[in-house]
Amino acid sequence: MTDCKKIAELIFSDVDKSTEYYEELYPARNLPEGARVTRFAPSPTGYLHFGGLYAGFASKLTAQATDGVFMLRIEDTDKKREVEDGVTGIVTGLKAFGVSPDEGVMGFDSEEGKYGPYTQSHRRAIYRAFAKKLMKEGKAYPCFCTPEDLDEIRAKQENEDIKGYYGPYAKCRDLTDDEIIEKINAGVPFTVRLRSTGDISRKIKFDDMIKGKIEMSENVNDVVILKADGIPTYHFAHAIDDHLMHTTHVVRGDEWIASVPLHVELFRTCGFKPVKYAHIAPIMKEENGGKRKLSKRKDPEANVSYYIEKGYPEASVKEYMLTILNSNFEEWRKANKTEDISKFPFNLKKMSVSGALFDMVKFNDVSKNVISVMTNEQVYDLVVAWAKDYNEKLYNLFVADSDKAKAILNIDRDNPKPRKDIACWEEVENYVSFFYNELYNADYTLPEHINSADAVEILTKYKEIYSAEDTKEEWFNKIKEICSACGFTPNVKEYKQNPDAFKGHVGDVSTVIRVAVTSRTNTPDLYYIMQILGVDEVMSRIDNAINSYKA
RNA sequence: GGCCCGGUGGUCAAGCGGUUAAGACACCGCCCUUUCACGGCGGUAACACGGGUUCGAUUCCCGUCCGGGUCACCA
Repeated sequence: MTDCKKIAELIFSDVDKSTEYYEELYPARNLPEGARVTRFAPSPTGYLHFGGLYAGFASKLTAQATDGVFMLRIEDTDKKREVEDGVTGIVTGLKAFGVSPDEGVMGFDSEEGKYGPYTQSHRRAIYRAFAKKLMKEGKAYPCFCTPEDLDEIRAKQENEDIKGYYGPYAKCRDLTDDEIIEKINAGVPFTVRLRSTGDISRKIKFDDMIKGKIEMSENVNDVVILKADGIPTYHFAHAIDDHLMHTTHVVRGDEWIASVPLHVELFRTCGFKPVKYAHIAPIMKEENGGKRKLSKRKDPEANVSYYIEKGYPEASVKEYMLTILNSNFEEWRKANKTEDISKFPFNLKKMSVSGALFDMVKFNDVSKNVISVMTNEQVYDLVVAWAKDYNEKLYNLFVADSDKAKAILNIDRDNPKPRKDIACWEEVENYVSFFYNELYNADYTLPEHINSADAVEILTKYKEIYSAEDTKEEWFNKIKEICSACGFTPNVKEYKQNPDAFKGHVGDVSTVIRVAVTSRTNTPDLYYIMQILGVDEVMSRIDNAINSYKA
């Protein structure tokens, strides 16, 4: 290939804009000093992966901490793997957990920003203009190798240390102009490859924002930059897009580290200013004592929709991600209990270099804490919003009587030591079930150490003296009276000192009442439960319990 | 196999030449308590291994082992 210009014109006859045109179209951003421009660039090959949300969040936090810009770009250059609702899934997944972009793809067929299009399939002309320029300069060439040819090369290289399309293996690197023209005119499919100038014995060094200094051999492969369908590969698109969009920091999964030498070469041969990289470790999952990447196929929790369906609040997911992202977050949170997450001084450099196991138990703990400090109004609103889509029965109950629902959610909530019973909205139905006859299944089974005759006696007395008008203190005094009357002691300590003198203590008496009213041995404050249930319902349940014990 | 990254309690992790090796989750015990939850107090439990360097290594260097990643017209 000697007359590069001629070949380039032949191949890229469709290109009518120069690269200069695009450079002018997308001028430098007018941002404050130190502002970082980041992006999340998933391909729509499925639903949003938790790891993607995580990387996107890190990316957004990085931009946010510097008053920069966080973009969403869709990398749909592989139509074979593309999935129908891919983009919608990504956008809604990000939005559900507060990782919405400032710029870029905002929804299906909807974009915002001056550096678009942000969907790679719409940037074909741009990539081709740059590829044409490279070819004109002799930095790229057409390759007519078939997949079979490539397989053959790979087979030959099986036992070699350096693999790829380079040197003696780069069959099309030095085709003559006539050979090229002939094949093209004959309609032979071709790709466009980078004519690498790398030297395997030379090292490139770069400073990863997370992993630190890394040294690797230069790229020597003549990688394809334009596929046979004229669409760029990821690598080429990355260089062009991040240059034209003025990305300053590329935050991405560390599976990309190995291609940094290639990316560095691409930026250099295109004459672009290099970007800074932050390669984040994947989130792992435990399996048979080992670790493996969280997998969408095997792990339901790998899919962001899992958290939406279970009803984990946005704040919970963010808090949990932050505990993994920056280990000093928990300390900060302890000192700033009610501060908004965006105030946390996020730092890429504090990120872990190795993959963390996803800890569902810890995640639930974080979520319980988050929910425990919400007001009952907030909880109510979020539960209703979730239940509308995922639990119709609960939704109807909550909407039909919002005061009752809020009263339930308020038990032991409005105090300095709120309960931590709920990790996600899916658990709410069970938590509130005994308040609603529609959800309630009576089961008067008593703990073994309490006999039903005593239960009948306790409940019969309780019926006589219970009044909904009582204050909590008056109510509890009545419980104590029942203790004394039925052979139990109101004093737990006394019982422990002399267990043979009593049938049990006030806790047992309460348990009898609790079981009769709620069919449970563990509940929040019984007094408030009965207030909400109302005297009629309480009495009726107690009657049922008595009858069941007599039977 | 080549290249790259990593290896501190069960998990997430501070620490970066001298520490009784933090903290969080989980677990166990005690206290509080009408149950549970919350809260408080206490406890079990860790520097992968072998060589160096050093007065001194969890921290620095080398090797071994073990994990992970990557070597596509996929991203």
